[in-house]
Amino acid sequence: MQLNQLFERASALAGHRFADVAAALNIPMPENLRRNKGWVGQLLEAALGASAGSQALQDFPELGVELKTIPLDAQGKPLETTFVCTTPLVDIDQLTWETSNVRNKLQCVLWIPVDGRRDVPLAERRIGTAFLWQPTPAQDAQLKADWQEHMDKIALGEVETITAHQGEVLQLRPKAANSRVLTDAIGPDGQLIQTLPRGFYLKTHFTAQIIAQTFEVPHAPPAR
DNA sequence: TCATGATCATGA
DNA sequence: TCATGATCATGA
Repeated sequence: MQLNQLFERASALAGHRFADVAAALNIPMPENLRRNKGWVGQLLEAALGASAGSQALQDFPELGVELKTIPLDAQGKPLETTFVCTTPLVDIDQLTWETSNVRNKLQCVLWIPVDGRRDVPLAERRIGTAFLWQPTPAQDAQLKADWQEHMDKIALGEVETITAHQGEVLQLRPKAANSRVLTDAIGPDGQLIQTLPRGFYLKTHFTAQIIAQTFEVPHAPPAR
C-alpha cells in the first residue's frame, strides 16, 4: 500500500459512525469502552489494514507511519493523553533520542480524531478528519529534551521519583494491568529493583496544539 | 474540573 | 511478562 492510498482510505472514514464501520467489518460493538479501552483504535487498525500487530513497530512499517486515534470533546480538544510506547528501564546505556522508540513512533503519525464524548452512545460517535503529522523542528526538540530528562533519571536509578508532572510535552506514567505489576529497573545504588512498568505519553496541551495548527484556517480579511 | 495514577482486553 | 490498543475514576 502507498501512503496516498492509506491517507485516502483514512479520509474516507470521516463522518462515519463507529457502529457502521464495525458492522461493515463484522467487528462486535461493545456498549461502552469501560472494558474495551482500545476498541476504537483496533477498529481503525482493522479498517485501514495495519499490520504490525503486537510488535514494537510502527503500524505501517513499510510506510514508516504510526496510526493514532485521538478522542476529542465537543470543543475539539483532546480528552486523553496519547500513549506512545512503553519505557525501557534496563539496558539503556546505549540508547539515544535518534534511535529511541519514541522518536521512531512519532516520526510520522496518521492522526484520526474521533468523538470521545462519554455522554454520546458509542455506536453513534463518528470518526473525524484524518491528517498526517511530522514533528516540526521545535516539536522534535521539545520531545527530545523531555525524553532525555526522563531517561537520565532512569539511568541514575531515579525512576521512582518521576511523576506525571514532569516533562513539558512528554510524560512518564504507569502502563500496566494494575499497580501490583512489577518489572526490572535500575535502583538508587545501581542495583536491580522491581518497579511498576511505565510508558511515555503525550500531554494533551501538546496534541491540542497539533490539532489547532492542522485545522486552523487562514483568517478572512477584516470586514470593512 | 481535570490531570494523575490506576486500570482493562488481548496476543505472543 | 511484555507488547499492542487505550480510557477510567478519584484525588487535588
